[in-house]
Amino acid sequence: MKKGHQVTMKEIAKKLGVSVSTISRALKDSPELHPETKRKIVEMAKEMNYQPNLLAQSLRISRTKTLGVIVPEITSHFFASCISGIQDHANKRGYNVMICQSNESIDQEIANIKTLVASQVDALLISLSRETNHYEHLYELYSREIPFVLFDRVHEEIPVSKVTFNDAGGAYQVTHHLLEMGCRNIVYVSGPEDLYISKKRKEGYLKALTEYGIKENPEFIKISDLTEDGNIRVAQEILQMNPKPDAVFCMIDPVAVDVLTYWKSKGIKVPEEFALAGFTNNPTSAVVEPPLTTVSQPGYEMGKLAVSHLLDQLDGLASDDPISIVLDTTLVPRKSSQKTI
Amino acid sequence: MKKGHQVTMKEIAKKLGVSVSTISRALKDSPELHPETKRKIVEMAKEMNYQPNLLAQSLRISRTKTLGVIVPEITSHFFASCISGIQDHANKRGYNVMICQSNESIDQEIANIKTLVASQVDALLISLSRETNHYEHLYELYSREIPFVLFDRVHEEIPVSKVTFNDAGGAYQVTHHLLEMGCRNIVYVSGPEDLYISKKRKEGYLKALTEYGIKENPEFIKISDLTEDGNIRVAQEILQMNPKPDAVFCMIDPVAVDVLTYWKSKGIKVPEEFALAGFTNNPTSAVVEPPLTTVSQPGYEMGKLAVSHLLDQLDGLASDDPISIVLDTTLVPRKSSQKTI
DNA sequence: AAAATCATGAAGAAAGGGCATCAGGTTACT
DNA sequence: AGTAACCTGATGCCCTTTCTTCATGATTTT
Repeated sequence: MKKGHQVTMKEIAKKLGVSVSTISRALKDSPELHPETKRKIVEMAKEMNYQPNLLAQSLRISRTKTLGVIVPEITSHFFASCISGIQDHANKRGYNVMICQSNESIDQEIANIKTLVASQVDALLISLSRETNHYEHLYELYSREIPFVLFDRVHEEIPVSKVTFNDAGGAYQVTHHLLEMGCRNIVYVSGPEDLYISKKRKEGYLKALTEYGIKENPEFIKISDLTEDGNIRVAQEILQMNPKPDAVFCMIDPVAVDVLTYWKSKGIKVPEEFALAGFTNNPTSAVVEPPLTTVSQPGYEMGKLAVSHLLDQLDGLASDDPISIVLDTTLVPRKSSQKTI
Repeated sequence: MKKGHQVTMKEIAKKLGVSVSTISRALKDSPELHPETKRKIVEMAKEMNYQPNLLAQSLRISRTKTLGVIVPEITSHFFASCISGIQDHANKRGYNVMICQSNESIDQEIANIKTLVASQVDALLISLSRETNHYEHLYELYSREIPFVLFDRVHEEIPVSKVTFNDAGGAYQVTHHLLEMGCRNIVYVSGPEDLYISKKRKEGYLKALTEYGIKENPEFIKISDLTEDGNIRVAQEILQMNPKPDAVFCMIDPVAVDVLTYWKSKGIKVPEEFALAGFTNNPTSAVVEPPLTTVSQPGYEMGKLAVSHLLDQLDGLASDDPISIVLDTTLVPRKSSQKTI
């Protein structure tokens, strides 16, 4: 299958008996051209349905006006929202977006970076995969002076701008809420321990406990690999615990939903037996029965801020010094945590 | 913010004292080069961390190995799945993907096409916006011989390949299921009437009714604008109907979820008072209470097939004659339709 | 008043950006 | 001399931009 022919400046020039440079000038409305000539050219360009070849243009001015985005997975509602925010605001400022998903694999992540760089994107927005535990690929980007920002899943040490949620704060909000509901034996179900959000949310969880004079109990911190099987295993373990916990705070909503579903199948009542809470405010969480208490993270907003800051840096509207933008989360209390004692 | 320097063939050539063309040959492993020279060059390229400039390459061979994708919205789980399928299989075949969302606006859709074409994508995959009611932009693509395929939301007349679900078949499955459950007064909640899927699903709905000797009753076909307000309005209307329907089939899951949520708030029991069914099998539908009977449409599969066929055409592995791929749906019966009479 | 100079406006020529490739050109060997 | 084997130069892809050229009419000079 072949692509049809594209009109080039050369052709317009030939048709009008002028030089290519004149066409170029006319199309960028240069002042050093006779208005009449300009008019004629613009008209002809329109008539011939001329579309500038962005490729050639980019090669010439060595800017593609394209951004690369890497997310762990597109099908996650949260990341889809981020992408949406990035898209909209990039477009608004005349930039295109190439999106890749790492599928939570570090190798994919590295490969994605490579292709995006080869495609000459002007900058990158990256959210790290779950697997990412070394960061050479990021440092290479850094040393090659390719601008990028990290969002949500970040690596703290590297000196580039980052956009994150106040994860510790959000976890604190939830835990505090559970404590206010009268719960005192609160389990935290974490993801893999080296994940940025695992750590941060644990921090907030512990801080709230400390404020209530409860000291950390390692038994009450469960780790899931975040697969459905892993989540169910944790749900089972919790049932065996002694003393029996009265509340469970899951690092992300899907874990809470899996736990809830499993427990429901076993006839265990939420919130009567266990108060339950998640994090992220997925659409699903609003409609499960009982509706899930959670923390909302506006993904669209995050994408918007990340891309806006990046473009500000690119366009020289902001300093190149890395900054850290931290977005606040809001507690969304729902029935799953309404434990009446 | 400036981008760091990129190593070019010229520089390798200079360093090694050979010509640029030799570099080019070495890097594509041409046979007419001394193995030793080749080895040296490849080594040096690696050492200097040479990355070919895809832009220049594309300009030269006038193929970008990039596909453009336009979907109504990324945050919809179904379209996100399609994108995921497209991504994975495009990458597998050495293609990159640029994604745009039309936000259900025809103007955005047209603008998206324009930028993607200007970016010299090799081909497009498009799912039309809800607003799209004229098709000049598609015919223009067609006449400019830019390859593209339509998926899910298609325009039937245009002679390009299309990938769709058997929407009529799926609607037939649901309606048939509701009939088997003993329902006889089944409401169909449709989206805007000129939408492809509105029409197709209505077809299947009517076909099933006919088989049961029930004749079409326009009163039983409700139209929603698919906003939450619109959906709730329909939910209210249904409560006023006389005779009272015993089942409701919604064109897409979100409508069913809105109706369910509204009814629950009014103390109306599903499936006891009304059997309820949707279409698409969103993740949400599995976890609402009661779980929603629906029809599953594998989005990932759709994306995969669409892109595979397109690339087959592009690479000359498939004929350029347009074909229509129709994917089967499967009924997912859940509690919301278990009406015991 | 005629000639020389200059300023200005308008458009062309050409280079350059990185790569691929056709058509030649050097060697070294038979 | 003929022929491989190996390498190079030039050109083109499409666009931007700097440098030049060429008129034209205004200003100055003689």
